Amino acid sequence: MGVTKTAHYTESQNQLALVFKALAHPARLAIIDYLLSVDRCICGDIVNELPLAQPTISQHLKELKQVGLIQGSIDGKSICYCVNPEMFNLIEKYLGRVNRSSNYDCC
Amino acid sequence: MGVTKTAHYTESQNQLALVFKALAHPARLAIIDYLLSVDRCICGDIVNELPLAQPTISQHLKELKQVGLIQGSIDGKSICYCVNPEMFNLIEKYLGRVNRSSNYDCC
DNA sequence: AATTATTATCGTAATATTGCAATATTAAAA
DNA sequence: TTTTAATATTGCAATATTACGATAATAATT
Repeated sequence: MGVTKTAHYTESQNQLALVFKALAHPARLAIIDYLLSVDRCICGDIVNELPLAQPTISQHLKELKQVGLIQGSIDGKSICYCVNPEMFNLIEKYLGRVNRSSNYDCC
Repeated sequence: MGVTKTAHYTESQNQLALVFKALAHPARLAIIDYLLSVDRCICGDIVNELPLAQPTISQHLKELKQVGLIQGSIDGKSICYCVNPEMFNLIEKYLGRVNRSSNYDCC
């Protein structure tokens, strides 16, 4: 199969899973790490930084952008990318919920 | 292809990506949500709760356990599962780093 | 020891992801 | 307007993931 039964889960579970999926690749984490270290940059900078071809970087950027983890704005010929802290805050909230509601010696 | 160039990224990026991958499925988020709501339970309870077959649940539990997001201990015939807050803390720390180092009006 | 209950593993079909070459698109520069 | 620079899209091959039926493994119960 390989098909997820999306209809059976809550909206929150489905959306959050998509965000985590975008984070579930070392290249995309490396892109985020790099973006944080330089605050903002253009696609070409990332292509020079990572051992991946330009179309591959472009595809990864698209996935990160689609779920709102980064944002890109047109700057002449190039596109300026940066992380979107709001989305990271959202995920942090979910994880925080775990730490508040779990008991440490479960079974 | 479909193969990730793991060797080109940092240990941290590779490991964190694996944890996020485990979180990147609504069924596994549903399992975590359920575990949090009942503190602890056995595999069969989750099978009754979610619209998935027993082998599928077992496989999802294995993936969550493999990256340390949950833990399971043998309890007679059954196995008691619960979330592992330490791993959630770890991810929270990574996300917190993002919020501390990013400037809000990037480009 | 045979049965039952609970969970794990195997095998497999359907689908999704990854990476890149080739090409298209877009906008500035010459 | 042709060229150049920067990024996006398409198409495809290799690999990974998802789900489940069948079956195995494990441990309590009879």
